[in-house]
This record gives sequence, C-alpha cells and structure tokens, in this order.
Amino acid sequence: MSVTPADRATPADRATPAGTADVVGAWREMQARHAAVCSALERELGDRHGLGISDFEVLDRLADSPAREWRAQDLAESVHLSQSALSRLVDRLARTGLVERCACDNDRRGIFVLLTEDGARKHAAAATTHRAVLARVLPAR
Amino acid sequence: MSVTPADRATPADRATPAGTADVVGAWREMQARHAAVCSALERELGDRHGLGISDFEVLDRLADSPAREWRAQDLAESVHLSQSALSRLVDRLARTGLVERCACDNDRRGIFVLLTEDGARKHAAAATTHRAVLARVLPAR
DNA sequence: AAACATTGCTTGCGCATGCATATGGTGGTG
DNA sequence: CACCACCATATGCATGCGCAAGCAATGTTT
Repeated sequence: MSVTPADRATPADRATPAGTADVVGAWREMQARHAAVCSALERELGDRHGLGISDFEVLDRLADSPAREWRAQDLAESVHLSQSALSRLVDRLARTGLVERCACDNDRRGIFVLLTEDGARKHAAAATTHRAVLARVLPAR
Repeated sequence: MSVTPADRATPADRATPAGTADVVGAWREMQARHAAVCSALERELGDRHGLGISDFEVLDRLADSPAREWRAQDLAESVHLSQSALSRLVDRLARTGLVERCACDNDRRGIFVLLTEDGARKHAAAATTHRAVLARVLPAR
C-alpha cells in the first residue's frame, strides 16, 4: 500500500501526521523483506560459492560492464558502501583472485577494479543462485 | 554505458527463468531505497537523539505494546536481529536507563524487556524525527 | 612556481552484528 | 527421583562496516 502525496500533505498534523502510520507500515514491511532477502542470499551465496552479498554485488556490477572495469569510487556508490568498506572489499576479492586493481593512467590517484577470468566464472555460477533466490523470496509474502 | 536489465535477460537464456531481470531490478531498487532510508535515519536519530536505528526500533515496539513490555525473543524476531545482538542491544539500552530487564515469573529462563519512563519520553521525541524522515525519504523518487 | 585546497584511495580504530557455545531453567520419560 | 532433550538468554570470538585521519596526485590561486 503506497501513500499518496495527498495523504502526506494532510493538514491534520498533530503529534502524528496523517499518512504517517502508512509510511511506518511500509517501512517495516520493507525492512522485513530486505532482511529476508539478505539472509537467504547470505546463506546460499555463502554456502554454495563462498561469497558474501557485497562480494557478489561488486562482481555483478563488473560483469555488467562492457569493459568489466569500474572506478572504485563509482563502485562504492553503486553498491551503497563507504569508500573504506569498498577498499577492503576489493582487497579481499583481489586476494582470492576474483578482481584486479589497475592504476588509472590519466588520474593516477584513482584505480580501476577489473574482473579476472576467475572472477567472471565465479560470477556466472553465483548469478544463477542469486537470481533463483531473488525469484523465490523477493516476491514472497 | 550501462547495461539494461533487458540485456541481461536475453530470451536465449535458458538457465535464468523468465521475469528474472525484473526481480534483479526490483532488488537493486529496494537496496537503494533501504540504504537511503537507513542512512537518513541513522544520521538524524543519532544527531538529534543519540539513538541508532535498532535502538529506536526496539523502543518503538515497546511503546506500541499496551503493557510496554516484550519477551526478548519476540523482540529479536520483530526487529530482525539475532538473539545475541538483541541481548547486547538491551544491555546498552538498559545501561542508559531507557529499558529494564524484568524476570519472567512463570518461566524463569525468559526475560521481559520493559520501557522506562525515560525510555517513553525518549521514544516520543525520537518518533517525531523518525516519522518525518520516513515521510521525506521513503516515498522519494 | 609556490602555496593551498581538493580529490581518490588506504588505514587505524571502535562498534554492532552473527555464529558457536556456555549457563541455567523446564518438561517429559524411565 | 534421575535423566535427558529442549528452551531462553548470555558471552567469546571473528568479521564487516563507517568515521576520521593520512597520503599521494591533481587543480587552483596568486
């Protein structure tokens, strides 16, 4: 149930603005669904492929890209992680050979993160699980 | 150059069931919204009331309850936290006097977590911020 | 060109979380 | 009563995260 703009703008605003209950309900429902999907993904990606959710998300972004490379910065934003968290995540992925760090020629502060062949294979395998989990638990009520 | 969902779910894709592309898109959108709401809540509840998201969620459940008390177990499930995480969360809230642990008479393994007067006041204040943030960022975009 | 501000990434640190396990309480079965 | 499987919470430990600070490269101002 979505809240219409009219609901939100109702003037009968006291301690609890009109439409508030709906928003809270929507938020709780989103939290529940988010938690359900995360825990299912965490478990299945972890057990079957040794990947965490964030790991997969990064591989997924890289696999989507034509050149299979992203600027670290853009990657962080895309997967909703802080710069520092992404830096360490790339560390872990690089240590297991799934991605490589690559200096950026025109701006030597930046780095490109690029998918290795191993990474591409891992992603292809994990993507099947990922899609299956989403199809199973995301629409579930 | 971004790859559209349609690109990912080419009909020639036997391994991926139909509708898969849509689910991935929906999941990414949910992640984005969830992250946006969490970061806004984290910031505003933290700055204005010294509360984290989980802290508020617990207070909110307690305030909702007629008796202002919940079994620790049920609380954990309701706020989507592990039993251990909730135990420590209650520690922190109890240490700042917002809740109290209360032995359960008929089953002395269990505990009730109950809202103190301070906790109720804190919740009332924070709830305003919480609702406002939700109304602002949840329906956005 | 020298000094300063800004950007992009890394690192030190503290913290919240989950998993596995310990501790203590309960109920059922012999 | 003794035992045992089970349940509800607490705690040790490892991990991933964000914030703040650091560092090197780049851009800007004079």
